[in-house]
Amino acid sequence: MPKETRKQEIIRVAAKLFKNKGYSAVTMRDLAKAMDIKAASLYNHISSKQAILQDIIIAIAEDFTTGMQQIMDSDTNSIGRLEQVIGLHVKIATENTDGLAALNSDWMHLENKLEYYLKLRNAYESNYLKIIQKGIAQNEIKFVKPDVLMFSMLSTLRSLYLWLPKKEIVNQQELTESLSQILIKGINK
Amino acid sequence: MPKETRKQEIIRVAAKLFKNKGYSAVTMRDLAKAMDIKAASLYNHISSKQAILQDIIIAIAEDFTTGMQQIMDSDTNSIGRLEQVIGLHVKIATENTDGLAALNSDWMHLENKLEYYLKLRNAYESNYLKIIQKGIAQNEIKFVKPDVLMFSMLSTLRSLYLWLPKKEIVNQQELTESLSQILIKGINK
DNA sequence: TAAATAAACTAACAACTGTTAGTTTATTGT
DNA sequence: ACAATAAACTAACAGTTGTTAGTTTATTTA
Repeated sequence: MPKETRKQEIIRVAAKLFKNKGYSAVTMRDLAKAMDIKAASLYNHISSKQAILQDIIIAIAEDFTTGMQQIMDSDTNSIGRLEQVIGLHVKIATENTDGLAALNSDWMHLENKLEYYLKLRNAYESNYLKIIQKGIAQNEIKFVKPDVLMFSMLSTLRSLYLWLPKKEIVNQQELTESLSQILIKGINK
Repeated sequence: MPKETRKQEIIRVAAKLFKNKGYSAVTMRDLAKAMDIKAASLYNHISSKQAILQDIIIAIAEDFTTGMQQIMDSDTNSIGRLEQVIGLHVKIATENTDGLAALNSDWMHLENKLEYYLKLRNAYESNYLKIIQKGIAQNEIKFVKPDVLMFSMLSTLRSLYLWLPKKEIVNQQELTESLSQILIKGINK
């Protein structure tokens, strides 16, 4: 396995601090202390505080984009696609809880990359809505207002990062099934 | 109707700014500019930046506490109680969208009042869980892991403040029914 | 072993932070 | 008309912010 670079280590520690206090409340001196070095030394590895936030958030946003694309390309019905979407969120939330916290709470501080981030997010939500609408049209999903349904499901999935740390061990498979039960079975025909 | 005091006006404008950028990223000079006065003038009305955040969040947290207490005292079954909880969230989110954003995103910066806030939140979640558990025990609610169910419902309800501003007009009654349909009908026996 | 690189250090900067002190101006109640 | 109050102002503070410059130290490569 490729060893973690010093830069990656800094970004990982930064994500953890951002999760607890938010991007704006974490200073470069806070981050340096957590790394046990001086603030100035951070700049041997990263170019700015902004760049750390961008690295964290954009990588995750692109993971979601790729994952959604694969789901749209897959040969499944709407219910199957929704189950895959739940699995995608569980996977990313499990593997990068801290980064996801930054994405959810601090995306508005992206500056340069804000426009790009919003483009990815809008495309994601647009695909999500398509899955729901097709499911209703093809009589796989009960009729409910599609935007309310998407909002409700996405709220739960986007909040996973808040909830996962409270569980000792997380079985991805099991959690995905529990969430499918709750989020889908109720709307299933 | 009692006219809004200058202090209330400052707190209302602050909540709006906090919603957009987060508590830590909003400076007293930002707030002053939004009020069209100088930063120092704010201190004729409020005692500190911290106090503004506390005023915003604690008031809402106490609204939830009071509302939940009334629901627990009401003469209804578990499904009825869950419907009332949904109504409570819709009501508060509709009436104080900006404040709710601060509560959800910036409660960790409460300092003095942090302990008190967490006490109220824990009590709220404890009651929520009791409703679900009783509902399962009395065969009104399908068996699902109670903590996963609470997490899922609360995620949606706590995210309402993000979603409400996107709708032009919000009919509280109608939204409460749509959400009940999605959040409850699926778990209803 | 010499050279190159990675990664830390000290010192300092200009800008910005929340807040206080003291003062002036406008409005309200008697 | 006068006194009291509400609400703004200017000026300044001490501390913190992200970041740069220049240097030293340790490790790796040729």
